[in-house]
Amino acid sequence: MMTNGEIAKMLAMTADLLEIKGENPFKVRAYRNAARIVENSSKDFDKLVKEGFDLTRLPGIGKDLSEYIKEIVNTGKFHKLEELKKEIPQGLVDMLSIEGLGPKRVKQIYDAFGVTSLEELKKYAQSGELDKLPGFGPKLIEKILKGIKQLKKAGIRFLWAEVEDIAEDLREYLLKFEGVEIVEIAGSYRRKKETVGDLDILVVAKDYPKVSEYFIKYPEVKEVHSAGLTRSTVFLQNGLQVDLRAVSHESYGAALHYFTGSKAHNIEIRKIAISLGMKVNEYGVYKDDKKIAGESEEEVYKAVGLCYIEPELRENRGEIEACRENRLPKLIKREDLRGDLHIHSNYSDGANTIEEIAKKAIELGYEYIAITDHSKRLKVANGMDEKKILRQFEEIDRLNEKFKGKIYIFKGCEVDILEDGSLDYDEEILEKCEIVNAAIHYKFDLPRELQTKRVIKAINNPFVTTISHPTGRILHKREEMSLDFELIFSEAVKNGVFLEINSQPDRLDLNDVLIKQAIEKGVKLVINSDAHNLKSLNFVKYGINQARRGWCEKKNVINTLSLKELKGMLRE
DNA sequence: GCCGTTTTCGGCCCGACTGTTTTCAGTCG
Repeated sequence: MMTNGEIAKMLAMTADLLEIKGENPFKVRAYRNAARIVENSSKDFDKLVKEGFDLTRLPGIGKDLSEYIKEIVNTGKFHKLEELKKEIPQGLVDMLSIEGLGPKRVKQIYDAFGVTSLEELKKYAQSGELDKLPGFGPKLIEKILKGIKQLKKAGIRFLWAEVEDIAEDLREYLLKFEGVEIVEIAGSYRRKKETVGDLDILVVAKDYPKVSEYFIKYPEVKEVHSAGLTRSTVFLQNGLQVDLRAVSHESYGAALHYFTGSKAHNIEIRKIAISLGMKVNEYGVYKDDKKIAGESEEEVYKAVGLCYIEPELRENRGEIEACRENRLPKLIKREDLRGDLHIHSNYSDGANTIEEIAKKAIELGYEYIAITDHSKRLKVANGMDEKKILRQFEEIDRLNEKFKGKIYIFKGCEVDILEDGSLDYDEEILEKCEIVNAAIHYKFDLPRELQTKRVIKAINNPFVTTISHPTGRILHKREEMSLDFELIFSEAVKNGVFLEINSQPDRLDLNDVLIKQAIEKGVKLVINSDAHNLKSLNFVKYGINQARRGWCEKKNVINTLSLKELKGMLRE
């Protein structure tokens, strides 16, 4: 079984090696394209191949790449990549992640000195040998030496929630400067991607060079990388890269569109423009060298014959076709949520009493919440036993009397799915729960087939309401479990079990691609905070972000229903 | 390597910044 990620990685690696080899850059691009297509697809390529689907039907994949992908799926290997690896040392690929070194210069260094590792490169740079190459001046050499040191930092991505405050602080800082009219944070931040590589800030200002000067004096700036007439780049203390770009009013929409990306989406838009005899760049849309649009994003889309596409959808995952066929989703909003069905109280590892949580939920405008504390096995999280949960339910009954007409508290639990797929409570307890969130908290590395069986057994348990954090991943810490989601989706639909979008900023599973797949299969989702304190009830905004990236509408999410409607959907 | 209501050949997204030269290549996003 090859995942889309694994296939994409092999194709991208091939592209890197071909590039160092000095292959036709358009061929290299074709491999990169293919990698991106596979990576971004909402379909499993492994399945597509095994079902005999004609891959050449996908734009960007032709006869050759189709065969190569089949080879990778069927054998787990790619002969072209194997050959290239023999030919080109891994050290050269490592060099690509040095700032300022691309394929051309790496090849130049390799051809001249036979350098095959970062160690060797360092020696040549320090000894002054490297200066002899044409185009290698003292500044570039200094940059390379610095790049070798900072190599590890390259490629780190921050959680969206981690940069949220930084981004907003920067926005405020820039708005304070005289003559600054608009500050917008574009890039993957605006697309609400779960992780963000850098911040792209767009400003409309009277006197950009002055703004740039002000920008690089921001107290958190550690290093100024470049400062030009329309762009500047800095690194903050925590390593985050921030790009500032200046535009005029007339180009604001085109620039916002351009810098919001994604790259794949932009390329598609430009291709469409070309087919219409137009040109799109960050300054506007041009026909016969005459500017016909650029002030707003709506205008840009309209000029190329499209409707406005929400930033979260701009990943070239079918949004352009959907727009043409007038079937773009009407994305869910935070205000659509009427309750939260996964909250921990101080009965297990939460910080607050149920009453405190209920009051906060009323403040948030919710009609209902579910208190779902951990079950027995999870001792590290103060998991509850039978006696304790019964006591808790008595308290919930009392509170429901007290808050009648204001909020309804569901009696629930987050019950462990044991290794064999059975649950960590007996029926006597489960039947007293109105909401049963079943979740895996250990043995994350079972083989795909066993893990899938484990989850499906839980889905088929008549007491289970929801599978919580279904992939078990923790961003930057733990890989997702190996699961056959196609099967899980169809079992979830069959059994009327909901799948959770967990809003913890480092979980956010299901992820965007899986959400889209789930919706296409008719799965009902639930967006929960998994809050352990009052403040993190607000985490649902991250869950909403992820849902929107997965083309999620209000109708796909059960906690947008009224209390009455929801109760009608739950098991007796 | 992909693609085709001008095409099976000859294009392929587009511009800014840097460092090196002195008009441009390489890199980056």
